[in-house]
Amino acid sequence: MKNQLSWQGIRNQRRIDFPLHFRFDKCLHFLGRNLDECLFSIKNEKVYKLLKDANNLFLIEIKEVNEQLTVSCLNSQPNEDDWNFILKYVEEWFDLNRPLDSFYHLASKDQILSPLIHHYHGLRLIRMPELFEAISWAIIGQQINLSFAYRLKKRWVLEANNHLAYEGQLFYTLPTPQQTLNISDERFRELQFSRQKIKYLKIVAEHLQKGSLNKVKLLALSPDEVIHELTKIKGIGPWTANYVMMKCLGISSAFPIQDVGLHNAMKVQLGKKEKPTIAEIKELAKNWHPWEAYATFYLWRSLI
DNA sequence: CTCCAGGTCCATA
DNA sequence: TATGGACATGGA
Repeated sequence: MKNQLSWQGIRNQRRIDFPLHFRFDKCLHFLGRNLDECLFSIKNEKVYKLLKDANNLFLIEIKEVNEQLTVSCLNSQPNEDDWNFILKYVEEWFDLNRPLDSFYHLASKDQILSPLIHHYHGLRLIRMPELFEAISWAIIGQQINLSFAYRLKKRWVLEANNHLAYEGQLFYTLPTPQQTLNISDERFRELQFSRQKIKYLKIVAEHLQKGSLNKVKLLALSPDEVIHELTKIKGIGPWTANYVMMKCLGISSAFPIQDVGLHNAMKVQLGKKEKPTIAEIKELAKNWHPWEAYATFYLWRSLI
């Protein structure tokens, strides 16, 4: 019995070697920035997240051990296909497969970025591998303060109530498109979503449901084509399209240049009293290509 | 009280 | 093509 348990323990975890320029603690610090986050949790330097594929729920724990990420599944014994799914998710979430040498080289010569890469060296662009999560979070976050946005997201997640209980704690997955369509507009209003956000969320949910919008399709397109495809959808403008490209599709040249957080962070870095104009940002960022997304992310990090 | 939040759409000229 | 208002709520 004892042997079997330890064998299971080994079987239920996998390890991922740290890539060059990776600091798990820096990623954790970014992840831990908001207390109302409901799609993962952090405890004792370990991250917990409930993942769902077509058939299964996997509660995973991620921790750092000897320059490796140890990924454990706490609630079940994944088979090899399941592990491929889980590890792919983790690799995307922490953007592990992106060599950062050229970003750091470029940033070291940049007035705005060089102090940031010094402070946050090893921080990866924390992504949202699920397309619906990235788009819905962008829509929810449009034009409202972040703490209110987190509260809205949490109410929506709790409304769908896709949870797994483990050791007295509840872990949630994102509402599905179908569940989102099933929530009445009146109920969404009670949750304090604006009529616009309700409409936009449901339009996106419908596209995902029909299959006219999906991640695999977007990944096959050029960045310009992705923007074109996404902005055809009502509720998705240039900011949201670029946000999704950077946070979900892993396009490092995505640049949500309209972002107010970006503007504020640049103002601080420049020591100015006024936020830079779009034209000024374009000038300041002209050497950032193709790393605009990373530059933006490091600037966001500076606001925490 | 006022202003502004990790924007976008729509009406108007 | 460009600009202004509406949207919802809450924090500073």
